[in-house]
Amino acid sequence: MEPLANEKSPNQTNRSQNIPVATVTRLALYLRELQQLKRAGLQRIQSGAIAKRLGLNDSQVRRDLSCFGQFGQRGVGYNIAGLTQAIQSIMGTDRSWNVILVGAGNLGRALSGYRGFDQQGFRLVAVFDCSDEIIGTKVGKLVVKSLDSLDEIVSANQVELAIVAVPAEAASIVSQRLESAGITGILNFAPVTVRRPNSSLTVVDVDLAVELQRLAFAVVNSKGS
Amino acid sequence: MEPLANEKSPNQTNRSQNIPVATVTRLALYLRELQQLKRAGLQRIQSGAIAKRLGLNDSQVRRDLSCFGQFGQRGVGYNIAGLTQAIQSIMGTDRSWNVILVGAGNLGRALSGYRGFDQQGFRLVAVFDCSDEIIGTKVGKLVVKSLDSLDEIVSANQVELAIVAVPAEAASIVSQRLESAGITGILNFAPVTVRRPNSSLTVVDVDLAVELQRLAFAVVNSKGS
DNA sequence: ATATGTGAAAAGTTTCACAGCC
DNA sequence: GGCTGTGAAACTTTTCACATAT
Repeated sequence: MEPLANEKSPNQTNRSQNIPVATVTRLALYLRELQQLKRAGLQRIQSGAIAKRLGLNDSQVRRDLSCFGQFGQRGVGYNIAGLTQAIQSIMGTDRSWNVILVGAGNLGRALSGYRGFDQQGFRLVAVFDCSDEIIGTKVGKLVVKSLDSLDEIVSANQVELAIVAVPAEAASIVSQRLESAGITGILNFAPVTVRRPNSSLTVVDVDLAVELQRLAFAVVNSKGS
Repeated sequence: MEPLANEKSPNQTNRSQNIPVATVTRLALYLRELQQLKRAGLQRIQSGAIAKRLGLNDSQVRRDLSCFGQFGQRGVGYNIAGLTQAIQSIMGTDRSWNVILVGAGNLGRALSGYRGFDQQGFRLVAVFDCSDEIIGTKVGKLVVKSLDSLDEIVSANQVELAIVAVPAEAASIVSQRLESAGITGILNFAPVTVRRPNSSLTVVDVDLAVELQRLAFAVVNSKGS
C-alpha cells in the first residue's frame, strides 16, 4: 500500500502557500548554484555544500527546500536535476516569459543586452522610450518604439513583465501606463518606490545607488570590529 | 547648564552598534525620499508620510529612525535637512568615495555612466578589464586599463570600493586580486556569491536575473489570491 | 556513517498601543 | 488637536538538535 513512487514524483506539498518570503529570495540563488553544479557535471549535492557556497547555514537550506516537498534522500543528498526542475516550477521559470523594456537610455540599453535574462527564459520582445531622439534607433535587434504602441504590443505578444529603466520623474506615469496596458509585473530600476495601492501590479525595486550605499555602510561598520 | 543645543546636535546615541540589519536596508531608502522632499522644497516630514511613500508602517519608520538618536519633534515631525545629514553620517555617505569598476562589458559600461552613483558621492576613478580588445578603449572619460595597474591605481587614489561586472567565472579571481590590492568593499554584479572566508572584505551581491525571477514568482503567486 | 526533515528554542523584526511632548 | 519614541506583544525567521532514513 505504498501511496506514491517517490523518486519520480516527490510529494510536492504546499505549492506556493506558506512559503516564507525570506525563503523565496533564496530560491533563485539555490537555482543559480544548482545550474552551475549541473554544468560542472555533478548529479547530487548536500545541503551543507549549497550552504557553504552561499554563505548560509545548512539547516536553513534544508528548511527552505522542505517548504515545497521532500526532495532530498537521507544519507545521500539532493538530486540536482530534480531539484532544479522543482525550484523552477515553484518560481514560475519553468516556462519562458515575454518581457518589454521601457527606457532605452544608458542603463536600459545595457539591461537589454544582459545575457542572464535570456538564460533564465526571459525574452525581450520590445523596447520603448518617450524621447523622440531615441525612438527609431536600434537596441540590439529591436527598434525602440514610442509608448503609443504599448497596448498593442503588450496584447499581441501576451507580455506580462516589464523592466523599467526611466528617470525617477517618469517612473510613476510609466508604471500607470504599463498597468493599464495589461502588464502584471515590473522590475523597477528607477530610484523611486512605485506605489499603486489597490492594484494587482507587482513591483520589484532595484536601486543601484542604494546598493552602493549599503556597501559603504557595511564597509564603515566593519572597520572597527 | 544646558548640555547641548538640541536642534543642532540631537543626542546621537548608539552610533553603528545594535542597528538591526533590516533597518540598514531601509536607511538608504529614507535618504532617497528625504532628498527628493528637500528638492521639492519641504522642510519637515512625518513618519506616516515617509511610510506611505515607501509602503511601510509608520511605526517602523519611527523605530528605524530612533535607532541612532532622537531626530523628531513630537507633534511636529522630522527636520528634513537634519535627518538627511544624520542618515548620511550613519551610512558613511557624508563624504565622497573613490570607486573603481572592473569589467567594461555591456553592463559595466552602463554602470560607469549611471548618474545615481555620482549623485550620492561615489566617484569613478578608473575602469579595468582583462580583455585586450577592451583595454585602451574609452568608457566615458576614462581609458580602460589592464588589471596589471590595479594595485598602483588603488593605492594612488586611496580607492576603497569596487564595482565588479565581470562574467561569473572571473568573479572569484577578480575579487581575490581586488582584496590584495587593498579594496575593502565590492558591489558584485557577477552571478555568483563571492565568498572570502576569514577576510575583512565586504561584498554586496546584486544579481539582476535573480531579481527578475523574484518578480516572476511574485506575479505567479499573486494571480490566485 | 552520513545527511535529510522537522519539532522546539532562540533570535530577530514588525506592529500595537499609549505615554509624553508640541 | 497632532506626532514622536518606546515598552510589550505578535509575528517571522533562523538555528539547534535529534529522530529517521539510506
